[in-house]
Amino acid sequence: MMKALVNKKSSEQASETEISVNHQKLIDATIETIAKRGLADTTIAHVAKRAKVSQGYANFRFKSKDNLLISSLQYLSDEYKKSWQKIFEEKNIDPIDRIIRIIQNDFSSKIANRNKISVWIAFYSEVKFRPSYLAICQRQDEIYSQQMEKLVSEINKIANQKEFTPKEVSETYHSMVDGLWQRILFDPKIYTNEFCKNLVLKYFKSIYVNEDRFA
Amino acid sequence: MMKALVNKKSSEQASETEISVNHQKLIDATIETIAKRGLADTTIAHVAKRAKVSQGYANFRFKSKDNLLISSLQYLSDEYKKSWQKIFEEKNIDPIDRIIRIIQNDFSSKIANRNKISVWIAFYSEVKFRPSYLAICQRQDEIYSQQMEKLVSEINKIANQKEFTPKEVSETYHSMVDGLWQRILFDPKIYTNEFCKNLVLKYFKSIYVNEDRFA
DNA sequence: ATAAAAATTGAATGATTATTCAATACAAAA
DNA sequence: TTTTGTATTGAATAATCATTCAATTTTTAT
Repeated sequence: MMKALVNKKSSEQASETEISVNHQKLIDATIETIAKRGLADTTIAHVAKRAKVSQGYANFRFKSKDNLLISSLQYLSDEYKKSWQKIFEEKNIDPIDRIIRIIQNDFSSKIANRNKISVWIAFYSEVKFRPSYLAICQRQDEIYSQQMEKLVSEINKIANQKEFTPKEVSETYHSMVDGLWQRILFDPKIYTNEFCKNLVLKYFKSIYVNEDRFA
Repeated sequence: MMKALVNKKSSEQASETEISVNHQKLIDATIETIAKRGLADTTIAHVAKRAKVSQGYANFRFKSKDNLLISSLQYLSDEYKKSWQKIFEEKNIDPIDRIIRIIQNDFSSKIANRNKISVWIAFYSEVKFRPSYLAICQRQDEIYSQQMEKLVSEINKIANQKEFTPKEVSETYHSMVDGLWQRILFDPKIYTNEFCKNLVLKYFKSIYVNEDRFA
């Protein structure tokens, strides 16, 4: 049958590349399948078909369905972390501009689209029962919260804002994002990415009254 | 075997009561099972065992598993709607006090406890794939949003607040509640009901700066 | 070109689980 | 008590699905 080989340099490298290609094809197919059919109706057979490999191979490649699901969640988490770490690594950027970049990222079409949100919520709903899901989600949250609170405290200082603590602002933002993502799934007509982003900006406007960039 | 009969007045009434008792026992058991094991691992056998009826009976009583799940979601939705409608029906109450009552209700232990939140999120995660779940959730949201926006517009008038529209405030609140419920599930140590309630009150404080009741 | 190794297939297996239904237990009526 | 109708059981059924693995195809090395 057809081969998915892309790179043939040396034996080992070709093998590595090939493995990577199928690995990623299966993860992508898993995410798409969950988004299209829901986690409850996501079977190895569906994923394999979408990835255009045999059912047996999908299982062989990832050892188990559970492992495939965890790998897919980890992939999403890494993707999110990367896009967001990039913003925190930028130098010579004003804290307020940085937080605006964060907000834009959280509601960019790459991050906040119906496919990916479906998958996040599917995993969230099982977090309580799967320690491995919980670990991935919590690890992400932790770093996020830390850096976010630090950023807010800088902004508070600049804006001479004392009424709302960094923790409060950070938590409020975080819960708004989670809530809005959920609502994008419910009713995408009303909850466009633009609408959500503006709602969050307005929240910051209510905290930092004199800062025009949030308007 | 044992009978669950509670009321024996007349033939028909006894029958009615008995039906209700088992009906509710099964719905309660479904909610508890989803909360304890997750939706993915909720089988008729588990529910029946918890409700102390036979597996065959559980299925017979509700026609299908799907129907039992929908009935359970409807029950939760009704329960929420009732507690919240009661607040809106109260007469001689200031709009600000009313919205504070709403917030207290949304984070009361009766509504915002881990069992019930697990179930909500489990259903949310399938909403995209089950029109019947979506219908129940949307119907609830609609009434909620309408009444909430009206309430906020009254408060805006009193507070002479023009920067934030009723829709914006209502949507922000709504998404915060959804987001915070999710976080109660993740990390109940940090996200106590009290913590969440105060976070929301602080948000309102940022909008209605001169209103001390939100402090 | 041929052999050896690795990748991939797909059909069989076994476990799980919703659903059915014949048999039984129970309550009400006679 | 006996009969009749209803409620409830629990074991059998059938469908679904993850997982396994012997057979096949493809790739690499000689």
